Amino acid sequence: MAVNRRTPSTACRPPSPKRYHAPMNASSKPERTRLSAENWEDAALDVIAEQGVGALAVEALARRLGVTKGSFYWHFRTREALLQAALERWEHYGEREVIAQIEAIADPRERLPELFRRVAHELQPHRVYAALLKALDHPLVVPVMARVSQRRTEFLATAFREAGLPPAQALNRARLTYAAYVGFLQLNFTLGLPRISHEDFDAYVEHMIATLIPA
Amino acid sequence: MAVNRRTPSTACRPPSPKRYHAPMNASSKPERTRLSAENWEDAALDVIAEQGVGALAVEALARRLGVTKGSFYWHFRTREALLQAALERWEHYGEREVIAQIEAIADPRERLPELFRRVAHELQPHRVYAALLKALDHPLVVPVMARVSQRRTEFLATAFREAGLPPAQALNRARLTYAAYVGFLQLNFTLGLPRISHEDFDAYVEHMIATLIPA
DNA sequence: CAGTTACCATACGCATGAGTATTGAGTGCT
DNA sequence: AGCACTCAATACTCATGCGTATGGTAACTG
Repeated sequence: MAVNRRTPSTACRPPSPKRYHAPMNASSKPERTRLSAENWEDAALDVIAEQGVGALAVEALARRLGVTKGSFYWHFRTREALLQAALERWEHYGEREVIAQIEAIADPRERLPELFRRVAHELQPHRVYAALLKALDHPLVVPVMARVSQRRTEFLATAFREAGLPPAQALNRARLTYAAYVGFLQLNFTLGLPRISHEDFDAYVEHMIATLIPA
Repeated sequence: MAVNRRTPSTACRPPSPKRYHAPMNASSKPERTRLSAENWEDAALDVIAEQGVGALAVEALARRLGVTKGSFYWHFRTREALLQAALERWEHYGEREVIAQIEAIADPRERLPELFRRVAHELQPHRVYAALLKALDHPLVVPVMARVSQRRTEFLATAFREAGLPPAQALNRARLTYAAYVGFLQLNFTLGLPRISHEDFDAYVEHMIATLIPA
């Protein structure tokens, strides 16, 4: 009966102030350091971004990290627990990022065009969001996506109000804009529609700005 | 060695002019008639619309149809073959439907607003499309969705040209419009964002028309 | 320098779901 | 009636992938 091991849970790493510092040396090999729960969560988000939520399997993830399942089940009670923790991590990380984006632009008149252009040009942060869009079957991702989409839409609505639109129109314009963003991700990111060229893409973004943002 | 059965394939029901006519009697029971490949394809599309591509399992589908796997593997060589046949069926069916929508509206000036309002009010045909959007991981659905989305976008582009937009702008407006449609499906159909009310939804559609369609 | 803790390996159990093999029953044709 | 063809039931095999049990080892701690 050994040592009466405690059952691990997602919310059970209380102090753990010691950060794993990955020195990123020249070797492409997985570093062979001990892993923490955060490592697993980050790796999970990578897998989600690359291959979707469905491809999140514990044995594959373990191989990716250079260990075996035995390690995983010390950190997490179940696969779902990992998903939940990873989604939580992604949500809070994205929160800080969006807020930073807001603060960055001072003039309300310039906020929307600038936001459009920035969002259009950093496609990496959208990979996870695009992957989660395809996983709306899963009960764990629905509330997360609902909260994130809701907050972003509300942010857009206030921006449109500040740009001069009356409240009712501002909300609808925000819905329209955010839907266009989501649809664009699906059509050009996940699906590979005839791979729009760089200049055409810039022209598309400017067309969006001209169409959706009041003069 | 029995009878040297031929191997069934998706493309192997050549004449088959006899349609299965489901008389839809008062009983809610599954009718107990013999099944054909088309029955399986229709049932597959139902499952896809309701629970997504991932939920398309042959044993579950067999239970749904009141038979067992033994029947399935007579009609189709594999599960993928069923998916392919069902997608093909859906694509060609949708083709006819879209064309009918086009013909229905005579005046080019009125085509777009009318199209918007109609599309907005029949949400049933979009269930399969929304489900397939979440299955863009799967190699079989990608080409289908690419073709369908491409054709619809091109149709929108010509409509915007007929509405007075110069070609370059018309194409971008079509992309924007179709992206908004796709995003709307994701956000309000699959995800259940704060369940917009009926009047608010109509107002949203009118806002879309006012914003996206040139006066 | 023991002993505990934290992390990992190995080897299982077990459920699900695809695909196969074989038998059997209904239906039409002659 | 008899035969072939069509559709379906039963009973398997096999691979995958989650979760468990338990023993092992490095690192920290007193």
